[in-house]
Amino acid sequence: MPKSNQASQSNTVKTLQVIQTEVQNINKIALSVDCVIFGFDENKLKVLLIRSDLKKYHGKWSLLGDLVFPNEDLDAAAYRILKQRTGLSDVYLEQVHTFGKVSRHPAGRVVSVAYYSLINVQHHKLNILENELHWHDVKSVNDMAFDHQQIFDTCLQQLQKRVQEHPLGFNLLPKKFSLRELQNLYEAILDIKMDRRNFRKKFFAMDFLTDINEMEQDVAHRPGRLYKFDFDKYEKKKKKMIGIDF
Amino acid sequence: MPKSNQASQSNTVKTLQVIQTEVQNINKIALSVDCVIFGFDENKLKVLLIRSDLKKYHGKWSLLGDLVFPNEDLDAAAYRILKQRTGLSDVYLEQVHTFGKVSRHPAGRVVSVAYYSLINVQHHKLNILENELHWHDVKSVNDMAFDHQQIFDTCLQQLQKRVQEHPLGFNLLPKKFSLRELQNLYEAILDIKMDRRNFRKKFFAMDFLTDINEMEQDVAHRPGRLYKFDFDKYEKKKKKMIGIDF
DNA sequence: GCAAAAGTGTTGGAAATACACCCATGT
DNA sequence: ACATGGGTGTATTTCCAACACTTTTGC
Repeated sequence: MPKSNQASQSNTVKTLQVIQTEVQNINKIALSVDCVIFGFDENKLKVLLIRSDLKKYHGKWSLLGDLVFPNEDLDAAAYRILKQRTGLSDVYLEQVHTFGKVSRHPAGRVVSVAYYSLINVQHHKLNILENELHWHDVKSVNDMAFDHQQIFDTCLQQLQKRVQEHPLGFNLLPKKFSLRELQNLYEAILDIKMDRRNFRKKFFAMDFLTDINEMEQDVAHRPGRLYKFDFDKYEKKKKKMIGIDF
Repeated sequence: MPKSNQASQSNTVKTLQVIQTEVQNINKIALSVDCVIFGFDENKLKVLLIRSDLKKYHGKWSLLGDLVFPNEDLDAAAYRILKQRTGLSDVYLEQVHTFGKVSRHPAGRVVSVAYYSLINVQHHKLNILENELHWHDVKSVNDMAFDHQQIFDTCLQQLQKRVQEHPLGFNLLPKKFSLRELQNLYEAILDIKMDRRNFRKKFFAMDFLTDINEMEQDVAHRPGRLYKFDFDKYEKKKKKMIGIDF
């Protein structure tokens, strides 16, 4: 109680100067950002990982992360990591949770803010093969370095929940897509099978898909129609809805 | 790209030693925890706030927060703040979001992890009146110090969402409560009116309320039955459910 | 006896689910 | 011709919303 009581007064009796001094003394904590980068390819949900070089975690896979610069916004750090690793700007990014156990990193006290992002794999096929970066089927990810398994699990669960409430999934698809691709995406993310007719009914009823009057090409079966998601229409409509679904 | 590229290699080519050095150099970021402490009293959802003493925010209200100690887990810091301010242990606590804009705190770079907690107001009436602590109706909270208004809004929204998916609300009530109190609670949190019969039907159908065969006392009308929430039963049942609701 | 809230069932509409057949294309 | 997935409609069930009267207690 003695030490903590003193510190607890930060909002009450301490002056700005005292706080400034305290900040300079106490900040023995480093801050990092870790990104769970999701992609969708071969009808599987994938995550982009890198090999850890630390001996302690030799050979294990790790998330993409970096320390936050002192003059850098948190979100900016996450965007920076994504830009570096994938070459992409304009990605969907969402903060999920902050992991702050004292002993989570062998290099000292590092608190890490976890983000997940959704990218369209088609758009960056080139920048990837360097380094030790690889796409992994999310179903086969296990035993990661640091506490990254826990971070990954948390982010995947968050994605599974959010994708049922908001139209995030389209960030993983090309601009034009067939309903089959869309359904495959949801099935991959949620790891379930869905009824095709009900799936179509549901999305058409939402009325956010625009039929662009094009067909799939080069498929070995009857080609499906292509659609795009109308984000503007969604933004206008969603304000009217109170509770549930999109 | 030059500086950031270098830093981005933390998981690839850097050794542990390099990282350790880097951590010691870069950690000019202080880490704090801010708690949005909710209570339920007089049929209103309340939040516990303190007056800011900084001149810049003179007279404005602020959340309860403190810097995180270098050897302290993040959650432990939040529990510490709660214990100090309310005298309570065993409170419901949930991390919500981390706020990391460079300029959010006048004392320097302070990144803050926001938590909300739910406490039973009955249990700590005594410890409160010291300091400049006060309970505020959430509906009248505005224009707070720092970026605390944004933090508060985010936490309240999170509570509104979570309370519809999980049985959190009971943490705000006494162990024994009437259905009317429970409904008042939900109406206060969600800021809506509900149909009394449908509300009862819903909760009885869930089958997590135990009728303890007691009645309300000292009420100026027909007394209602008292119930308690069966957390054990909930824990066992929830694993069987896949999707939605509790 | 009256004010105030407790307690209780039914009905109709909306949404979700389950389910089967024909069609268009490539090979 | 056949294999593959595209495209479509209906019946059933489940869930949610709306709604009114009688009962019990304190005053």
